Amino acid sequence: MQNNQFKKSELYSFITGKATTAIARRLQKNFKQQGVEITIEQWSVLYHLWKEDGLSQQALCDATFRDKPSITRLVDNLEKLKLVKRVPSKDDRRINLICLTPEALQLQETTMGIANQTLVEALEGVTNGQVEIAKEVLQIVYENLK
Amino acid sequence: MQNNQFKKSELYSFITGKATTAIARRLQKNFKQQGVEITIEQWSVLYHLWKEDGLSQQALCDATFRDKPSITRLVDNLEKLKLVKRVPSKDDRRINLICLTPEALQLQETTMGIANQTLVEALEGVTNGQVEIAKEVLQIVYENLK
DNA sequence: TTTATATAGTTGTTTAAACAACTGTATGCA
DNA sequence: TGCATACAGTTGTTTAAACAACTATATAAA
Repeated sequence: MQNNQFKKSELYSFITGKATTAIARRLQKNFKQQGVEITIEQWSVLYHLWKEDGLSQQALCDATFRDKPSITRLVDNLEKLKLVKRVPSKDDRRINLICLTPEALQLQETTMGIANQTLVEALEGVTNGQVEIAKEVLQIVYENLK
Repeated sequence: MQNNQFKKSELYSFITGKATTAIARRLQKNFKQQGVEITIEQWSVLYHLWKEDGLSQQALCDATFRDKPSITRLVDNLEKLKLVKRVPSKDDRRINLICLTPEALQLQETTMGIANQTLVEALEGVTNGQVEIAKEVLQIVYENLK
C-alpha cells in the first residue's frame, strides 16, 4: 500500500475543504463589523504590498496565486478606493508598479489586528505543532500542482 | 505566550491558502481531459448523492458547506444536465428530495477514479500521518467558525 | 535591421459565491 | 382554531474566478 493511497470515503473533505474559505469569510465579516470596507481579495493584495510596496501586477499574480485578469480587476477596484496607484515603470514600459497610498498604509495596523484575531478564533483548540504540519501539507500540495 | 499566538509573517498563507483551491482546479482540469463535462461544484453535490441518494437541498447545504441559494442553482444546473431530479417529499411539502438519474450513477466510477488520481498528484511527498493532521486542523477550523 | 517569440497587462464572457429579501409550508402554543 | 415562529426553497444583485482572446512592449536570433 502506497503512501498516498486513499480510502474513497476520505476524498471529499480534502478536495472541497471549506476551512480556508470559512476563515476568509469570517475575516470579511470581522472587517465589516470594524467598519473596514474592503474585500478579503483586496486585503490579500494589500497584504503583499505592505510587505513590499511597488510590486508589479505580475509579481502580485505570483504572490496571491491569482491570474492576470483577476489582478487587473483587483487593482482597478483598489485604485477606485484610492488605496493604490498604478505607476508606469521607467525601465520597462510594459510594467505597472502598484504603489500604496497613505490611506492604505493607515489600514495596515487595523486590518492586521483583525486578521490576527480571526486566526485566534479559527484555531482555538489546535496546537502550534498541528498548525505547522497543516501549513506544510498545504504548501507541498500547492507546489505539487502549480 | 498563548497557543494560538501568531507571528504576523505567518498569517497570510493560512488565511488565503490556495492549496485546496489548487486541488479543485486540477480536478476540474482532469475531468475536462477525460471528457467529463461537469464542474467540481456539481461533482461535489453528486458526491454526496452517491453516498446517499434522495437528500434534501438543506441536507446538501450542510454536507457541502454551501448556502441555500448556491444549492438551488447547482441543482438547477444538474437538472438541466439530466443528472438529478427534484422529487417533492410526500411527508413535507416544503422539501425537495434530490434523486440521481441513471446517467449520474454511470459517472460515479469514472469521476471517483479521476478524483483519486488527482489526490495522488496533489499529495506526492506528503505522508499519511501529515495528511491526517492537516485534515484534523481543517475540520477543527471549520467547526470553530460555522 | 527585421522578424519571431516571450512577457505585461487588458477586455469579454460564463459560472459561481455571498448576502438580502422573498414565498410557501409546517409546527407549537394560546 | 388562529397566530407567531421556524424551516425549505427561490429570486435578485454584486463581486470575483476561470478561461480565452487580445494589445503593447521587450528580447533574441537571423
